Amino acid sequence: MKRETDAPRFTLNAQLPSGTAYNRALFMDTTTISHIGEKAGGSATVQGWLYNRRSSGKIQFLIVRDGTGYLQAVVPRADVPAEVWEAAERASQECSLRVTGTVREEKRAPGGYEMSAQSVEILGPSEGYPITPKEHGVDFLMNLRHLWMRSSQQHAVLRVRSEIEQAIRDFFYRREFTLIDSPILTGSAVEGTSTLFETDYFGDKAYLSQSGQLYLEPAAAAFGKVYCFGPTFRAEKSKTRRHLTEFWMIEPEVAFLRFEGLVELAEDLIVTVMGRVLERCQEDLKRLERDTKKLEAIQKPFPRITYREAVQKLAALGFSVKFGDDLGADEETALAKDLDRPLVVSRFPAAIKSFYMQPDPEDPEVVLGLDMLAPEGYGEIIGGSERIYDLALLEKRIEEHELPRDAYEWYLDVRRFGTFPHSGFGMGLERFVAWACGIHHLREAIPYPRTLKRIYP
RNA sequence: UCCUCAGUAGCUCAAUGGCAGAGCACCCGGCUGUUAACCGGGGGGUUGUAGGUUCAAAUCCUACCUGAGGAGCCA
Repeated sequence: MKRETDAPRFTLNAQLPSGTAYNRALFMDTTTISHIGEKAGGSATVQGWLYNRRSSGKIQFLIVRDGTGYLQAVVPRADVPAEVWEAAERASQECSLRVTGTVREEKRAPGGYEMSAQSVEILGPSEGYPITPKEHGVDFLMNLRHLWMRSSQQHAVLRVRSEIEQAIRDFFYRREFTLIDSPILTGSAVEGTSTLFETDYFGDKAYLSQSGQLYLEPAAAAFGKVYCFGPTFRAEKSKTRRHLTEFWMIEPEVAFLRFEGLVELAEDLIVTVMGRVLERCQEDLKRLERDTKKLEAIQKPFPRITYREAVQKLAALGFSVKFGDDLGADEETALAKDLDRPLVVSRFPAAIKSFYMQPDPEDPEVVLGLDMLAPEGYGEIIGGSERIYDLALLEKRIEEHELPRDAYEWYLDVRRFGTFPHSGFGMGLERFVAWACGIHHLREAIPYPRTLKRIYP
């Protein structure tokens, strides 16, 4: 079955204007390694950093990386001037360098092409590079995150992340959503202040946003289909591999969309973006040793279970859960176990969910909310709901949750002036990236992770 | 906040009460097809901090610091 992936049809370099200074510098005088095949049989110059060097007395192999790929340059002592041989000998791990030579296909070389070097020029030396080609501990590597991202697996993860972000934007653009950037500095909390980072705002308190949702609901009334995609901050003292204090969240909000449509939108997003990763990131997934069969299995429809059904199933499995209890990590794992695609859990008791969730008209004890649990233990990647659109009910819920009414007046205006049913969800970018890449910990799914114990570098 | 585990060379680790060691990295030498190359040599230590037990502590005890994994909470 052919997937819809939203991948653009053009290739990147074809769109670049010719004759600009940066174009000459980047694409004419030198060749990016990802395009080295186009130079096979001729001469080329690459510039980048030394990934590794091996020597065997009278021959040296320089592995050069430039961010787009890896190229092995061969320096045979007999074939090059003495100063070129010596420059190659001086080249140390991660020094920057420029290498010119003839390019040819070579099966023995990583990448399939190899350069016979005619000149080697060291641009910037690198002495005592701390990350050696052996094992290191996580704390050590995270202290060197600015350098660690040069390493092949970290580099691959961040390339996949970039592709995922682009795929998400393409997904919503193609469906005629309007991008609405929600504020990062906010004056009021969505729910309580215990998980908010507080900052001084000219003598008043301000908080770093933990969700763009409240700002998107009014925008849905202005534009119909909207989404935001930005950083989100949670001051939760979570100390697990599934949590960051700063992470990126994608939040669509759609006017007149009911709950069933919301679940389909969430499914479509997951399937489309995962398809795009499979189509465009094969090389990176291979470097990450990701089992792509697991990703190919991510197809519609996803299995669904209501909270009530989940409680029954868990009780049958021996868990002591009853209606009204929150599902913990063990319970979620038990439900998602043995599934090859995400599980949609829906219709939770109102008491354990957010104040703005719409009650199910057929079962008023529960609300039209959904959690999507990724397979392979990656946990909740999406949480969303249909929103309450009745003013009186929303006012009642704000009171029940003991929220400061004044701070929500502007939000209530959405219900005062032409209220409408609407739905939305939030997807955690890093959880999706970690899942796609098959990496163990969220901190490797973001360039500079912020966790309970880390704000450096 | 709670529970569990760990801090020894730049890095990864060994030494379990008796002389502080190995591999990698770095420096020197060797090798014309290496794939985390390999072979030989060299320099490199306040054993997280403070106190205690002991003839003797990396090792046992106490406190603290730092980190990791998990719970809760969530994306």
